[in-house]
Amino acid sequence: MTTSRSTQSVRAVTLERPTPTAARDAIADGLDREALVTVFGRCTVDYDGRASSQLAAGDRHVMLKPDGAALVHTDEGQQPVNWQPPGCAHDVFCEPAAGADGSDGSETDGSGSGSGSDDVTASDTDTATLVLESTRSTPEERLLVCFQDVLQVSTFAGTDEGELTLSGTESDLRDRILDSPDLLESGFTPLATERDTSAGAIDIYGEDDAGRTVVVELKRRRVGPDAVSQLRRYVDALERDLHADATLRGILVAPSVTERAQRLLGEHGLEFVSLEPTDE
Amino acid sequence: MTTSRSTQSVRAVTLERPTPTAARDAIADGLDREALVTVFGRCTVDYDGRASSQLAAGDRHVMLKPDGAALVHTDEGQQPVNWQPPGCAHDVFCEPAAGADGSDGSETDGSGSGSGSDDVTASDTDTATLVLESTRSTPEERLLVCFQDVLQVSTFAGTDEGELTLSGTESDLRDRILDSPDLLESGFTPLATERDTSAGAIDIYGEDDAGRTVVVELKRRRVGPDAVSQLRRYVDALERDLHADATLRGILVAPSVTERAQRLLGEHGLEFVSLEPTDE
DNA sequence: TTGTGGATGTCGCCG
DNA sequence: CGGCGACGTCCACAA
Repeated sequence: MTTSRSTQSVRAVTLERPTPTAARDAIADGLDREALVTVFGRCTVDYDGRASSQLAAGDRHVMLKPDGAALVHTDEGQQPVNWQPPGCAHDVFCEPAAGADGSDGSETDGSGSGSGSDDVTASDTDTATLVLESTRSTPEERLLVCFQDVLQVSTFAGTDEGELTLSGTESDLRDRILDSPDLLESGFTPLATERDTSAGAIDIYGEDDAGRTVVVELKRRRVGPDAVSQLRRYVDALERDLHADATLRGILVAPSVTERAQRLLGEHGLEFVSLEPTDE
Repeated sequence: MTTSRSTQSVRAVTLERPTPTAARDAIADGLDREALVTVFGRCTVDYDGRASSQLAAGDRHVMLKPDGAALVHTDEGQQPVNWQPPGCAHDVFCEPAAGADGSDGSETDGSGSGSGSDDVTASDTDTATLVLESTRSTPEERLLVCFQDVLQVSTFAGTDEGELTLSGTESDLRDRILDSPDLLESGFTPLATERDTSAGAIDIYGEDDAGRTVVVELKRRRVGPDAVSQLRRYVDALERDLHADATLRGILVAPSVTERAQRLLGEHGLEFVSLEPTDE
């Protein structure tokens, strides 16, 4: 039962096919140490909160992050089948071999994620069920993962100061136009970004070479009807805000438009300029 | 170097602090076996595709799924810091101890994810760098993860037939109204769902007790300005489609509205009904 | 805490 | 494969 290796200063600790109680203790220890914890095994998953869901037994990979996030991944899909956002409290305990469904209502003990002195002792080990629980409030949400079988438990101590640099975003498209306003059209003069209206903030507010006010909405990729409606909201609001009888121009800037969006633009007297967020 | 345990029929295989070549071989084997593969260690990440990004060295958890998805997780956040969608081809190889930056352009060998007979032999083991690469086309995208240090490699063989049942969705809200149209308003008669217009499909199309046409847009949660614009698009389109001089009613159904959305509703003569997707 | 809109959004459905 | 809209979207940023 006792591990020969001290967990102190060991960056990654792994248990293969642990007993439920050994798994519980290792996970509780990992959570205490603010490690990233993973569990792989056969489990059911129940969620209740903004919506509610149940998931029958299957083999899944569960990740508990020190910031309170929880992720349940199957062997398919980029998105987790179930999850919990950062800010949750993780809890781990053993239950005496319950049915495969964790849908009783008796787990509302706020025992926190302290070291494992929970329900079941090591002697009940072969029939006990490992349970992971992640909860939060505002909104009240609970995720419950009940393992029938644990194939692996790992804890990882790590740091990540690495900064992500990302290019090809809408902000790059905006900077590109501010640097070279002629990319939008000859004689365009940007006057403000994030200019506020009663309907929200305009991406770029400016003037054309005839002095007409221009509302520019930026999208980093091909746009559909929603982007047209958004631009229209801003143009409408600005006209109202300025009591403008003069015509305001609204220009949607994106790499391309769908056909329906193109038609909507026309119906509302809005314009389109094709531009990518980066110069290739 | 040789593992004492056969990997055949073992559901979970773990290497702790493997050499780069041992890691490479285990990962290649896992990919061959359609296992879910995880790697934890210090790495840099470079992405190029719809956008492009670089991430300096840090400790991260990488997951490669048999469907081609790739996920790079740090110790924070629900979302991966980098990823690749399902459908990618994973590749793993060793490089002779490159600099910490994988930004050269020479990895375009299409060697697939076959067993490890790649660049570096086991004798170069202490200086070699483990590299994971996931690529796809349409759009052309590439994710490159270069490990300076591998703390753990695991492969998991599992199945997941479990179906997810989810409630509290927009579809539940729709069914609720179709079951009890009076929840919307007394005398409402649903006539169609997903009724098509030139601007898209209306969630519920119906009539009020005075015979006026009603366009209903459903949202499972509190709505903002975008939902109002969406409803307006459909009402506008239907008026146009029907050459209706008679007034169409547009009703937004959601648990609640923001203030700005409320105002927009008023400006456009649209209505709001408060309703939750489920009965508590 | 809430509002608002971007995102390498992802995902499912449908043409 | 592209269009379109939902999503327990998540997320950063501002009020």
